[in-house]
Amino acid sequence: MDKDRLAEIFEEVAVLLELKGENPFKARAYTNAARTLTQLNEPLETLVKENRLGEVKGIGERIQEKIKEAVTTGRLSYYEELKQSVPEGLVHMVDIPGLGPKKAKAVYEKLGVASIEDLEKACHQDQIAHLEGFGQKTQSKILEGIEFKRKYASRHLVSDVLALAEPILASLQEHPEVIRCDIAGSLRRFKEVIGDVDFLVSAKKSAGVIDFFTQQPGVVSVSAKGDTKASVILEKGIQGDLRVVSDTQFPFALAYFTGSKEHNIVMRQRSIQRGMHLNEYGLFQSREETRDPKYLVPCRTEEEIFAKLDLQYIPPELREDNGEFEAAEKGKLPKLLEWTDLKGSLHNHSNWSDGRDSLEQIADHMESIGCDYWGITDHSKSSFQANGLSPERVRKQIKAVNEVNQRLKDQGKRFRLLTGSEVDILSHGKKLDFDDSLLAELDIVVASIHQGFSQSESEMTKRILTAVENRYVHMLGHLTGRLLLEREAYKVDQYAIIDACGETGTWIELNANPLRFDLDWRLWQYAKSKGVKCVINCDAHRHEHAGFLRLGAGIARKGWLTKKDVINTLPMKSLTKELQKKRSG
DNA sequence: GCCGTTTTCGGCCCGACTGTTTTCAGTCG
Repeated sequence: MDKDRLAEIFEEVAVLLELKGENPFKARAYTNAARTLTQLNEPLETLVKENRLGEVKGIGERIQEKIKEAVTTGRLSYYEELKQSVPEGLVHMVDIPGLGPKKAKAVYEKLGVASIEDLEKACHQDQIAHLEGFGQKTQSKILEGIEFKRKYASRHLVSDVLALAEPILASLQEHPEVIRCDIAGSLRRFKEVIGDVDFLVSAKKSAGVIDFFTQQPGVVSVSAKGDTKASVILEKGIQGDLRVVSDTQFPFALAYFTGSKEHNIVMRQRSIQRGMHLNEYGLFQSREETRDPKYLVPCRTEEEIFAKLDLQYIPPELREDNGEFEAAEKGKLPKLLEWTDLKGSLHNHSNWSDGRDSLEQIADHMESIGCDYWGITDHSKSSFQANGLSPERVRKQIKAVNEVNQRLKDQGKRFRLLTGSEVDILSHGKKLDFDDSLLAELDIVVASIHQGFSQSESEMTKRILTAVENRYVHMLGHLTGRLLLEREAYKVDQYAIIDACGETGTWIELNANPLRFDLDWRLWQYAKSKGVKCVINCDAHRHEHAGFLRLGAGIARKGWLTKKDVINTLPMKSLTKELQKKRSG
């Protein structure tokens, strides 16, 4: 059992405990443990084997035992027993917006309702409204919640949310009452998948701004509207929240609503340790005075708040309580990559395989947006569904690329296309789709999996390791093959792959397609510790996909990467040198 | 269930909004 699966189980344990009405802090302990597991920088098996689970904060004696059981036996009896004692449907009912564990429990105990279907029926029969503590509004809210849950997955790609949020932010900025405004929440932290989008505004008066917000284009319905906040449903079922604060409060509210929740808890604790109190309204000199401006420690910006808590400024992407405090305390936070550091993308497609644009069109577009180079790595022959190239066509394409480059050179332009291939890692015979002799003729070789997704973890890992060990393979493309919100990653031992990449000088792609973001940001610190370089690739199939560079850089920042860690920040000359290293070494 | 530079017991972040209530519980973030 891997840590992600175990984390899911602990999350469910927490819900089950809440449904049973047990000590809420016990439930929270499991939630915390689940989160801790997903953020671990090494395999669970290693920690168990070396008996180091106890060193992990948030994992105490009892949960250690449970982890050991799960890792060694693949089962968790505590979880299985707990599940027996609670009807399965109740767990799903808690996912309905507006229905928490307490209400779900009440509905079950009083009406015997134990599934979403039963609940819907009970609402239609007007049974819920007559329960103590419930009413007509709650009943219709539950019905709306059920409908909402069915109609939309409540999670969205960061790219989709960004596209809706940025115009609204720009619009808010123009409102005459608005002093400062920003996006907060997980979007500001640049999580790959976003639940809802948070806007924060400072204004002299709030009413006008709140009305203005609820009338924005893209707003489908208004779910709540108060003096200081409003909630709306945007297109695609994305929820948007606006908070309005005074300008004095703005930096505190921005920090607070940016989160993460876990990061905020540590910030509050640091305040308490220093005899202060931090909330969304301010940082207060006394632990008791939690609103009175007399006691406010004035801060104009987030930077000043961090400074008051003896911390270096922590960029939003790092605010996950995942080591940022230890680093910021010592002033050792890395200077994160900026997307403008990127000079081009090394893994992309043209109309020679399944891309839309011709080599000429690609070159002209990428040159015009300021890139220095752009890799053309079309599919290899086994990806016949993607019109993969035969060795003959690859050699023809090399010529065609050279012709485009000659034309660019004659025009006095610095920009160049690079030749290459996204060569398939075949599922049988443990080989690549092209011979070494052909790979040696190419500037860039990306090796990826496009077939045989259902192999076992060890087979898949072995298969990819063969590619890593090939001296002509510069980098691995989309290592896990996941499609966010659509398709699970195939089974592969990512740590073993990363270790091997470190030993062989093979780079790993951060595929910047917002559906992929693969390798995951949580693994880059580990990769970095093994000396593995990152390449942020658009995997572009049309020239608009160049915009993925900005998204990929956001994810790289989230993985603590700096300019030095990313190969495609290098100018052409140094890149060419790096591309030779593994081959000649 | 976890944690500890006042503690091995007694805390555990905390405020807004909603709906159902007449003072508060539940949910959410």
